[in-house]
Amino acid sequence: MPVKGSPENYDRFDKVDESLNLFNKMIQKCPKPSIVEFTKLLGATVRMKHYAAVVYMCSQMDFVGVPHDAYSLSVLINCFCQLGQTDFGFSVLGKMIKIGVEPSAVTFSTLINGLCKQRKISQAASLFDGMVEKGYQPHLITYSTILNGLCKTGDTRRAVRFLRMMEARGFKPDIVVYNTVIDCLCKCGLLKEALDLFSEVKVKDNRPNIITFSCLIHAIILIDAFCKDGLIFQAVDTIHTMRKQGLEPNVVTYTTLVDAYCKKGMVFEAKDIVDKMRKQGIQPDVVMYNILVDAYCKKGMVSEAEDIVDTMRKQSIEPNVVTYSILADAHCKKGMISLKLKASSTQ
DNA sequence: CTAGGGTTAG
Repeated sequence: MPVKGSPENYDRFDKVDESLNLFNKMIQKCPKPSIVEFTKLLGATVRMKHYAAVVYMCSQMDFVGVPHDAYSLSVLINCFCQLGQTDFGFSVLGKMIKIGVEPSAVTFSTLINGLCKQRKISQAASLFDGMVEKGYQPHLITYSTILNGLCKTGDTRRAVRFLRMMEARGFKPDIVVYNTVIDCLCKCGLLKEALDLFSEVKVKDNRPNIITFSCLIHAIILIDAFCKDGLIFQAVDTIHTMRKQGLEPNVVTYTTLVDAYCKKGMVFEAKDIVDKMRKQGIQPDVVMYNILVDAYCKKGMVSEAEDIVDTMRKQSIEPNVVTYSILADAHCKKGMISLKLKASSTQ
């Protein structure tokens, strides 16, 4: 949540204030500006993420008799969806049909997105089927939205079927779509299927990108953590393969490795990765350092952990709430241990 | 002219 009084918030406030001022001028004008002009303003306000303001403006437009069209009403639907009130979005759709404004593929995609955000995937899927039946052409990203919803709710099987269906309908999935499914398969522990899809991506002229690789590396490491020791080397090997393909690992890729070593209690190996990374000119971030700080604390090396926090500051990476929580937690636990020791020594 | 929308690490 935004903090009241933060500078960027005031900045934002000024801008919404401006759009509301402009809006008031527009509705007072005698020949009213066209709906296109209003929609431009609505769009600008949406970009500032002030959805409630847009809802207000739309109702005022109704009040003064500015006629809505498919564009302005789609904006309104989007605002309800963003506010988590997809059902109101559907009422707007009903109103659209009632007043004879033809919804477009964008209108339906907006509602589908809203449903997916609320994890109502089956409703999203039937709306999707409905729009196709009525002859509206969904875009690649409409497919992607549904697919993402299926993956997020853990419906991996259906996600794979959906991927095949979109291919059958002549949509060429892009790397983002493949990454979504590959990650989903990885998270379900279906590494073999993920790797199969991965080689399929290579065969088609879609090049795997850094995200594709990071998903696979993360999956290999998870398997290592849960059942098969020694797979970290395979993960490192995958990084080499990545490099050969001209993809340089980034902080995220390395964080996966650092996390893996830390979970095994191999903090020095983890620290080593951070150092090597820096030598390559890749800046670690708070996330990565927090993992390292946590691992040191868990080993009882609290002062070493604090040294790392100092190093962070020297590299002008500011520790965040998570960093301080880790340290505070470590100090508490340490305190408990010394208390226990005291207690046992007095007995 | 003006609208919607997707991926990784804690």
